[in-house]
Amino acid sequence: MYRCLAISLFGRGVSRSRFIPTALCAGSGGCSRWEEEKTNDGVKWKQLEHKGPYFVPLYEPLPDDVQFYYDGKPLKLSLATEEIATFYAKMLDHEYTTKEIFQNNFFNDWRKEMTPQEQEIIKQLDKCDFREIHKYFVDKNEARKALSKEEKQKLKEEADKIQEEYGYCILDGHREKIGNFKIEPPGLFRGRGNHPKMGMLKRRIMPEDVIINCSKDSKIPEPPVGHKWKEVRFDNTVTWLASWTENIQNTLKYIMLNPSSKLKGEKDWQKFEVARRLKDVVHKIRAQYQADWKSKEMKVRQRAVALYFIDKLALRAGNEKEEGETADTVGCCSLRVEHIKLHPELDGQEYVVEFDFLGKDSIRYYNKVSVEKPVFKNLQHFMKNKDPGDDLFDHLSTTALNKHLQKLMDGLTAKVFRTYNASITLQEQLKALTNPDDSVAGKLLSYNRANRAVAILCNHQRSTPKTFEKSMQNLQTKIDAKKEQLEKAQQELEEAEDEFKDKKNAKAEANVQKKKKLLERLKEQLAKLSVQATDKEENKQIALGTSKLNYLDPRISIAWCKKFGVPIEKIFNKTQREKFAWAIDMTDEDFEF
DNA sequence: GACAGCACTTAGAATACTCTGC
DNA sequence: GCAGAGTATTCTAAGTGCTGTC
Repeated sequence: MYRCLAISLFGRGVSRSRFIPTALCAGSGGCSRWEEEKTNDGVKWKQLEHKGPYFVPLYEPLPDDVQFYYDGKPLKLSLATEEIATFYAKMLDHEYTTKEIFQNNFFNDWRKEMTPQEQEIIKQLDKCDFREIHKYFVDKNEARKALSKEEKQKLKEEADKIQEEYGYCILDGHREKIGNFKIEPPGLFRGRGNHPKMGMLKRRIMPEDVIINCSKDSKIPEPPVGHKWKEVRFDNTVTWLASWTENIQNTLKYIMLNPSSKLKGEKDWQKFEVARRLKDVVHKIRAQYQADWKSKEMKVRQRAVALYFIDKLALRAGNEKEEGETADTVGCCSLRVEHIKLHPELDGQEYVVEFDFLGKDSIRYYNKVSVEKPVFKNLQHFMKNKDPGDDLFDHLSTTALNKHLQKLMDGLTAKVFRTYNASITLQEQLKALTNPDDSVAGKLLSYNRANRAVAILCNHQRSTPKTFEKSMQNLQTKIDAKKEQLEKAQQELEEAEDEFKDKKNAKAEANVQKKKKLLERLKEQLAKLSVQATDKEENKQIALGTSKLNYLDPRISIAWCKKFGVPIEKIFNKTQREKFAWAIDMTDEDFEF
């Protein structure tokens, strides 16, 4: 059997893929839909046809009996002003609306949309009363939840129809699912963390704002009646189907394919192949940056220390950001002096660096790490005569770092280290933790622990679920009850055994066997519950999904499943199986990352 | 080489759906 | 059949890194 492997995975500038024998590929099995020839000249497709994006319905005015109040008096708002008021009203329960920046940004933008008369009256946000509007939407939500089965079914059918019509495209003859086929509805901008623009008005996107991308010979999507597109272009060097510019940060937004699509799948595969190539050279790269810690050039030393952090701690590259436009977050290259503390000795360890900064999505990164002496000395040097707000690596940029990496390995960038370290950690942890004699539940606990090690490395956090305490309590109640049952069963078994000793008849013997079986079953159930409780506790603030979806080569997980007889459905849900179809197709139990 | 613009991946929160136990 | 918990899916913000222009 022959399997495909695009040459583009292994280097640039080569334009054609080839087919190579299975023996040369990692894993085995057929490529099926991954088998078509690929070009690497920037052309992403030959044919692209779609219906254009779906626009959410226009604003429906509030019923007359739902009022907005200003300074205690009802005030009828113009349609545009009312619509924006509903955005705020809907968020009244949310913490956002308690924040001054959110309130100010909202009020500023809201006033811009008001009629001159409204502007004359509505001058202070704290005199605005949105509660009736808020209640209207809460009730509406409740009513929707309380609909009959048939009515819900009808709504579902309508949604399915929209999905069917707008949710797919034809790309090079394949029907592919689109990821986000709906234009983002207007609302109030919800930036993460301390975002200076939170609360600003995200305006409604009209067809006149949207650029359509498709193939020239395809059926060009029709704009909604009475409208036209901003532009229709035929650019097959990009993968997006439609785009528009959003008004908050003035950046582009795209309609793109679903991760299950061939195009995305191939890109994903390619990403992991690059990370696998790093495995072959990582020792050399590590030796090099360790040598560079002693370089005479400040630039080289900073680069070497930063790379050490990226490699050891899986930090993100840390591109520069425009000040005042976004929340103040950093990555490795943009760390400031204030983000680290140096401890020559701490808790019995030498040369400890204490990191405390906000990373992507304003998630806090806090870690105390014992580092090599030269790293520590270098950091002391980099921090000398600097203010807390100064850049730690003032002679380094992500561009310079990536240029250097590119010289060390074709296709290598800072983010590849995260993928590599995540995947290799999963593989190693699975090897260390899996016990072939465990039950499937036990093996899954091991898998989750391995997954968790990666999530911790990558600092993937989540807020503790609101229901956590309660559900943990429920689980504990179940465990206690099970323990009680177990004790009782144990006692009954002893009694049955005594009875059998006395009577020595078949009936008594059967009773012993029955009690034994019951005891075994209860023990198993208790073990399962305990495993569940451990897993739950260990997982409460850690998000496993992000690493599973983006950093872990799925072939490692699939090979593990095959090797230990765990059904793939136990670790990948339907969406994940669709996204990783390429890997499911090709992976053997002996796959090595 | 600096910079901006662009295209794409990665991210947690919000919401929708499904399952479980009563 | 219902409520509540758990899980899947959707949403869109926030990153990375490349390319083109000056």
